[in-house]
Amino acid sequence: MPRKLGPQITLEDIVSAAAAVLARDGYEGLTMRAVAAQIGVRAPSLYWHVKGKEDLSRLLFDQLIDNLDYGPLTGDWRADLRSMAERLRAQLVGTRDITRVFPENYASGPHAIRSLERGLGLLRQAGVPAAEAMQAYAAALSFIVGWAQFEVTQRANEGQKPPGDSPDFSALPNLAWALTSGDSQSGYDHGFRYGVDLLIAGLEQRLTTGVRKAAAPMSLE
Amino acid sequence: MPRKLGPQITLEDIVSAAAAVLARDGYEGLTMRAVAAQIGVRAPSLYWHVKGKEDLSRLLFDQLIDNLDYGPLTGDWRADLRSMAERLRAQLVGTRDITRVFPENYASGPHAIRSLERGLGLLRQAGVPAAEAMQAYAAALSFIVGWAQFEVTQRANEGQKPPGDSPDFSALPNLAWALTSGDSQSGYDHGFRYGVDLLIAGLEQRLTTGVRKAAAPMSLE
DNA sequence: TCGCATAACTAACAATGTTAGATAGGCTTG
DNA sequence: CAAGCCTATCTAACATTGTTAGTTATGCGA
Repeated sequence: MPRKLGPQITLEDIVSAAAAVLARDGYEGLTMRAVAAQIGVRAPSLYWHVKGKEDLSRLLFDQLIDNLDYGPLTGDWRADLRSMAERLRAQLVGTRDITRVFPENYASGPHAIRSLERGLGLLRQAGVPAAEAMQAYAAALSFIVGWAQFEVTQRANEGQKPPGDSPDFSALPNLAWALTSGDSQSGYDHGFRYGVDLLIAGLEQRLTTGVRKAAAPMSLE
Repeated sequence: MPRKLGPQITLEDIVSAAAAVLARDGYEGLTMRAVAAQIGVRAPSLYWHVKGKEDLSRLLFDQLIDNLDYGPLTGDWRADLRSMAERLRAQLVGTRDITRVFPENYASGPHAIRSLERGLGLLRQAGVPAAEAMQAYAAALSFIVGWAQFEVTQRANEGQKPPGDSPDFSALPNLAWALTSGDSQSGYDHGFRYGVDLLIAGLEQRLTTGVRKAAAPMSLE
């Protein structure tokens, strides 16, 4: 059997194939053999381009971050932050089983730094002092990723069995209390928005009340 | 070979053994055979008590939640919330590789409801209206879990290779800006605390400014 | 004493990640 | 133009894994 010439398969082919397999067959179906088959090749060939499955997973997650396209900045840091958070969440929630791929590859890829740069820019515009910027970014990112994971698993267990159905509300008065509201606003979109707004409000309060030695804001907004 | 009598091995034995194996050998070493060996039994015996590895993982994570011991309530909801967040974080970060076990078992166990009840109680004391309580709890939980995952992976990649070392700061002005601070306060403890305080401040601001139709607080604090 | 449910066992299977060794095409050098 | 080397795939195989099938032994109730 003659081998074809040229660059044959590239690393990008492999990562794209992995993304396709993950989207089609989910995390369980993401095997080296399946990825190889996706590009018409046998599994061991992948090891020429990739160190192993862990390495491939890292590249896969990094490509996801790279595919993120935050829109143009409006100058209103609140709106920009909300938009950035929403896009990242949409990507995480919308990419099937991605939360099961990245536990070990959390933000370790080279492309994550672009998001970092942009997020820090937003915080800078908001007037966050430089000494706090990294922490604020880490907090926001943690919330977004944590929420995405929460939302994904919650959605997955949505049509499942509540084992005891109603879990003895007499012993759980606060839960009963929380559920007495007419479900004024529910749903994942609203819940996520609530959390982002909480963080924004926290930043605002910290900026207006605790401005002792903070650097001057950038005269924006 | 005669078989012993009595309850032989219990489900709790299995879950405890799984926890021990995870602590000793990490996620890679958490195999059905290893868990079985931990209690002096062969792998297929586990299937009498447990539906499969996924089921066991769920039980394992749920036991972790159950082991959480939040101290007594002080009445100061801010301090209580900080304490609760800190304990949950400590448990997640301190239990080796647990973040790799729960992506699919996030807060789905029966014991998670105890934490929910307690958290809602805190928010109720704080004066959060019932209609928002669930969302505020979800936001806080998302942040805590997301942070724990962030911290774990960050710590794991701590002694690793920065591939290009300094990643071209001229193209990343905001990153450079954020790093110009004298690292006034860094470290995971402080970063986590910062995020929790951000959420608390956000709640406060929402309570003081946006109290239009909110139910009356519980006259505490 | 005779089943019968319980709860362990042995044996085995298919699938997975990964490695070793073979093979074939293209490029470089004499 | 020939020889050799580098590249990039292949085939074959291995150890491990989760899991199932079928077996065996124990204690209890009829």
